[in-house]
This record gives sequence, structure tokens and C-alpha cells, in this order.
Amino acid sequence: MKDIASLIQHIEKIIPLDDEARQALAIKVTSKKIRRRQYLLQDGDICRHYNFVLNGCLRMYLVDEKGTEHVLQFAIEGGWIADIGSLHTDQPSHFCIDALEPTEVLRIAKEDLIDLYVKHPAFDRYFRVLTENAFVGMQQRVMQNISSTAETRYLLFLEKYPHLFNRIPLVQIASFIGVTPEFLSKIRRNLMA
Amino acid sequence: MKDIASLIQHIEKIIPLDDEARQALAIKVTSKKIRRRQYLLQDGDICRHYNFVLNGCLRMYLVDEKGTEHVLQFAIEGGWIADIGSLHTDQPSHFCIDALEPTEVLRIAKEDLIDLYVKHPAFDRYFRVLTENAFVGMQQRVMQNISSTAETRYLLFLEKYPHLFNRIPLVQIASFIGVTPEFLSKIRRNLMA
DNA sequence: ACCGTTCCTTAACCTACCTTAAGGTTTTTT
DNA sequence: AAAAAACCTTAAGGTAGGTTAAGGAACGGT
Repeated sequence: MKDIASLIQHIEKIIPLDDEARQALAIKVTSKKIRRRQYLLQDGDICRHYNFVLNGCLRMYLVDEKGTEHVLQFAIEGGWIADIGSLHTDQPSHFCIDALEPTEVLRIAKEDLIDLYVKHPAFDRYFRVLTENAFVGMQQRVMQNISSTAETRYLLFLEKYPHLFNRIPLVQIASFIGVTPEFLSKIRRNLMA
Repeated sequence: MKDIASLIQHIEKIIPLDDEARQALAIKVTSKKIRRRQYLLQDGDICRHYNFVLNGCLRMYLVDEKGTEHVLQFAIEGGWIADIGSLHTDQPSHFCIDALEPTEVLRIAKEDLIDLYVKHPAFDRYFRVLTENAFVGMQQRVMQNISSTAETRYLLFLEKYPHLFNRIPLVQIASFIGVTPEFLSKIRRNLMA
């Protein structure tokens, strides 16, 4: 039983949909439950779906040659997640997506999305705006990485995602801001002093 | 005299335009020449245009509290540049855009772009795809920043932008990959040994 | 209710990268 | 053609952040 209402509500914050578009979307969308630690996308597979999180929490990350994980993105209720690069090029992804909590997503397959774009330009608009916002977020993150100290990056993270602070393990936050968990631990201690 | 042909050609690599759309675009676009070191956007101003580079080279960068510049993006022939965040929110930009070489751009004002979106959904599509590609690029850069050493980042930069290597001053490349020019100088020496 | 992970912290030592300073070369401007 | 910027390099000393190792607390699965 798909709870598509929250997805539609989300889209209509950006652009209204007519009944036909809503209907078309409802037909294309499928739902999926993921357990804690279960993969939604595995390194080496081609990303074939855009995923909208209904509840729970996902992370997308890269595993480097040394086996260290580097978190690129978290997604909670109301967020989208996918390896857009892999999705568009049909190349195997270098990323993994898995669940930090039991999670439920709605997903649209690439071909279905293209179909929606063609039949309902509103979706072009919605995903343009969505991607623009995500792009601006990534820009800010690049700037922070090349211009700020780890402590500042941590504080900026807390400011931007206050609700994630006591929901996500510290080790994941460390990975997201680009430091080791040991060093983040040190940063916290310094902040308390 | 606007050379809009190269812009249209660029767009049509992604989506064909009908005559009306081409015509509408031609009316909205203006051209502008910028001297070396001249600003196209200055820190504190609101970014009101999307800029398409016809020839030359621009950079977008942030100046931090210490006065150090951090390059977020370069744009050469065929590239787009704007502070999308500022453009969308009508908030003053924190970035500067200036010219590393004498440069000529075509530009579209925000309101005109919105008008194009409404009348010709093809532009929604084009800018969606454009932004998706830019987003993927930023994602890769974030990953490199949090997972790679400066030497690796330099090599990846050369691989991705081989044509920029002997066109852009070293100090700008250093700023882009997030190290001091002195350290990049050292990296180069090590690579030659 | 238990056991096994995962999670967080501390501390000693190590390294990638920054800072400051200086001198030489190339490019731009006049 | 000269003067002024901008550019690149070298080197010494400093600091942010990594590595390794180890112990304890909290959690998740059965």
C-alpha cells in the first residue's frame, strides 16, 4: 500500500500537478522497505531508480582502496537519493546506498521518469528545481571543504542538519565532513572546554 | 552583434528547439565583453543573469575572512556560469566572478529565463540536464576532497581539464584543488622526480 | 537477558599541508 | 622600453589532522 500522498505534496510545493500527472506518477511509483544495513544500491551495480524516502534514513557513500567509507549524502523523510551519474550514463556506480535505520522508499525507474518528462513537462520543472537546490548545496560543501577547518565544518553541519545530530552515529558525521572519528571526538572535546 | 549560433548549437546537443523557441531565446539574450580582471559578478551583489561563455575564461570564487581566494569554478568557451543560489533567492552573492582572460559572454536575465521556461518547456529540460551534469561534477569533487590527497586531486584535475593546464595560472589551480600555491609547486616537483 | 557488534573516547606518535619569507622570472601595463 | 604586477619556486619551521592501539559504554539481534 503506497503512501504516495506525501510525495505529491512534496512536488506540489514546487509546481502544481494536474490529475493526469498525479495519476501517471502513481502508476509509475513502487514502494520498497529496507532493513537497517541493507543495500539499496551496491557498488558495481547500475543505479536504475530515483528514490524518495518516506521514513527512515539512508546514506550514499564511496569505499576507497583502503576500505575507508566516505559519506557523500544522507537522506531522510522527504529527501531524494540516487547516483544520478550512474542513472544517466547506465554505467556501474562507484557508490553504495544503504540504510542507517529501517527505511521505506518510493522509487521511479529511469525509463518511467523519462516517460513522465515527455508526457508531463511539470516533472522536468520539478526535477530541475530539485537538482538546482542540490547543486547549490554541493557547491557550499565544496567551498567549506577547501576553505574551512574541520571544526568549522562540524559546526556548519550541526547548523544545517540539527535534526541529524542525535540521530546519526558520530562516525557517519565524521565521514561526511571528511575527518576521522577520532579527530571529530577531539573536536567535540575542544568545543566543550 | 550577437553570435547566438554557438549557444543554440550547444542547447541542441541536448534537446532540439523549434523556430519559435530559437527566436524567443535570441530576443532574450544579450552579449557582454569583459576585460581581464574585470568583475562579472561582485561579492555583495545579487546575481541576475545566467552567463554562457563564447570565448575567454572566467572564474567564480569566494574570498574568506583572511582575504584568501577559493576558486569554485572555471568557465571557458561553451560553459555556463552563475551563482545559482543568489539567482534563485535574490539574496546577495558571496561569490565573485571575474575574467582570467578577455572574455565574451551571452547572458539571460532571470525573469527572461523564467519566461522561457513557461513558454517553452524545452528549456526546463535543457537546464535540468545541464544542472544534473554540473551536480554530478560537484559530487565527484566533494568525494575527491574528502577522500584523496592533494597530489591525487591535482592529477585528477589535469586528467579532467587537460586544456586548462597551460592556460590558467598555477595559483588558480592550487586554489581550485584546495591547497596553497607553494604546496602545489612542491607536488609538481615531486611528480617530476 | 544475553552476547556480539557497533560506537565513542583517549593518548602517543606521525605526516600532509600551511606559513612566512625571499629571490627570480615572466607577463602586463604604461 | 621600462616599470609594475603577477607568477613560480625553494626552504625552514609550525599545525591540523591521521594512525594505531586500547578500553569502556551503548546498542541490536536472538
